[in-house]
Amino acid sequence: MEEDKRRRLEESGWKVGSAADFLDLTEEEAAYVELRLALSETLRERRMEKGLTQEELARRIGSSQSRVAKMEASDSTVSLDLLVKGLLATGATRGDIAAAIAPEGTTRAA
Amino acid sequence: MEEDKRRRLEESGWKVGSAADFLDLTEEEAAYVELRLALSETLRERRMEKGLTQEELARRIGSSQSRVAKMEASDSTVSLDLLVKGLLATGATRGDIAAAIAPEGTTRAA
DNA sequence: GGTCGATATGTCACATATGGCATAATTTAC
DNA sequence: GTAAATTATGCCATATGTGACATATCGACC
Repeated sequence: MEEDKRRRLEESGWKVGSAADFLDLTEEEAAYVELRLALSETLRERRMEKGLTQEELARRIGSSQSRVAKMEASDSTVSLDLLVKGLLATGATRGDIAAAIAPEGTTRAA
Repeated sequence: MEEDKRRRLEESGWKVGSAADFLDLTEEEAAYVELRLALSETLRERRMEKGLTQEELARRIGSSQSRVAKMEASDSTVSLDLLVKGLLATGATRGDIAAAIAPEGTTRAA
């Protein structure tokens, strides 16, 4: 489970710093990367729940299928801005986004 | 209070769309802008609580005083990525950021 | 096997965000 | 008052993110 997350990060271009060792991430860097990962996972979940294809979601945000694929893969060339816009396009509210960002078990329903 | 928010937005380069009328923002656009605004306000609060100058915070994130000023002003040329990095540099956790994003009264302490 | 819809990956020209700098405006301390 | 510190604003060269496209890979179905 944790091993799985590590592999996904490395495959997404996150050789943070020059040491490029996963364990050398500072707390800040780790939090930043995990936050992005949480958002991209939530994006995929929400898109699928809505029964949308990447192509359809792409059209909603004026982007392309390939970029949506990269969003969901947490590719390093994807901005937080685009991730958030993607989430909003699936109908997510600020509260939904906050819930996606917060570490597990730290929020409750409004 | 609401009027105040509107003015700050307009001064930050958020003439969204071409109609440029505040009331023409879609729900999504409004949520996006408000989310950014919430983060920039929280950034300023946290920086001041820590007794940091913009200059000092800038150094922590490898940026410049002028950019930090723009972050706190929610300038339209500032990315969410930079805002989040700034918050993390003040010691904010994912939970802190989530709390900043969520609309008032929808979270509780972990 | 093969077809088809969906997703993944690589590349590129162009748009936007970036740090840095100068300088103006504002606040704070004396 | 005014000097010093801090913050705001404008600008620019460059770095980074962007949509678009081609193409590869995957899965379901026959």
